[in-house]
Amino acid sequence: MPMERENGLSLSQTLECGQCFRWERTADGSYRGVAGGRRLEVSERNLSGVLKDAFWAHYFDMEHDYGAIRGHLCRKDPVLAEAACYAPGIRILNQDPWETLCSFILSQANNIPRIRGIVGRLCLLCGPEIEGGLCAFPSAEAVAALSEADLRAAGCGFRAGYVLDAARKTASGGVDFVRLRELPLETARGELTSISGVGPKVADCTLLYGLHRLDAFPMDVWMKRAMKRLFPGRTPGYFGRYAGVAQQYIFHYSRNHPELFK
DNA sequence: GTCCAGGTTTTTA
DNA sequence: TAAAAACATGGA
Repeated sequence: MPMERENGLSLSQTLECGQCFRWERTADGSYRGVAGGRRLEVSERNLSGVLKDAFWAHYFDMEHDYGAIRGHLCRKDPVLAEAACYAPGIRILNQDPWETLCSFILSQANNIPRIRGIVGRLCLLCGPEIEGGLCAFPSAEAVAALSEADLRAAGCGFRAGYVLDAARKTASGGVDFVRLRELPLETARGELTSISGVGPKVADCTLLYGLHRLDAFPMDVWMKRAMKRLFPGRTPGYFGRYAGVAQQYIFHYSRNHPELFK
């Protein structure tokens, strides 16, 4: 694992901690991916150059001081400090909200390799072509124009109807991400869960990974186990305004220490 | 072959 | 109201 860092950012920790599905590690340890309709190949070697580009600097969340956030979290709780020290180079990406919503709808009762496969096929099916024969993530409008059968053929399974409902509500403005950034967390959550197939967990993933609401705290099976074992009696509120960053440290740490939960 | 996967909805008691 | 079951699919 390359540990050289640009302003505290570790590519491997950030791109392989479960928040995104379109980055691939190459044989030489760099990462190839697509975001915001752009293709990028990035490594610890060319990272500082990449971060001079405003789009990628924002994507990798260079506006936030993660050293300060981590310090704030570590002072709250020693167990959290241990989780944070395991992967201090994690940052919460600024991903496209619609792509995030759609991807995490596909994540339910599914495993990560398969989620990546479905997302990739969806991009090939109706995403705009970009350089190198790659396809960007399709717009909500493009997905809304598909049929449920198209989505099943791409491997969505029973989630096909959910994706379609999300696409229609997003394309029509019924779900408005600009507004969701401003609303109180609970209200924003309520709007997202009005989409069929979106419950509290997918809503919180959308809020944290897509809308950069750093207080959102997705609670999946791993996090339920981790809370019970590592933070008994605590609720997400315990972690404060950067609870979402804490969640990511704890999630990644737990996934990589399954022996803790035997 | 059978088990399981960053859940959610529907059905059942 | 709470606990099961159903929901598709493919990689391990």
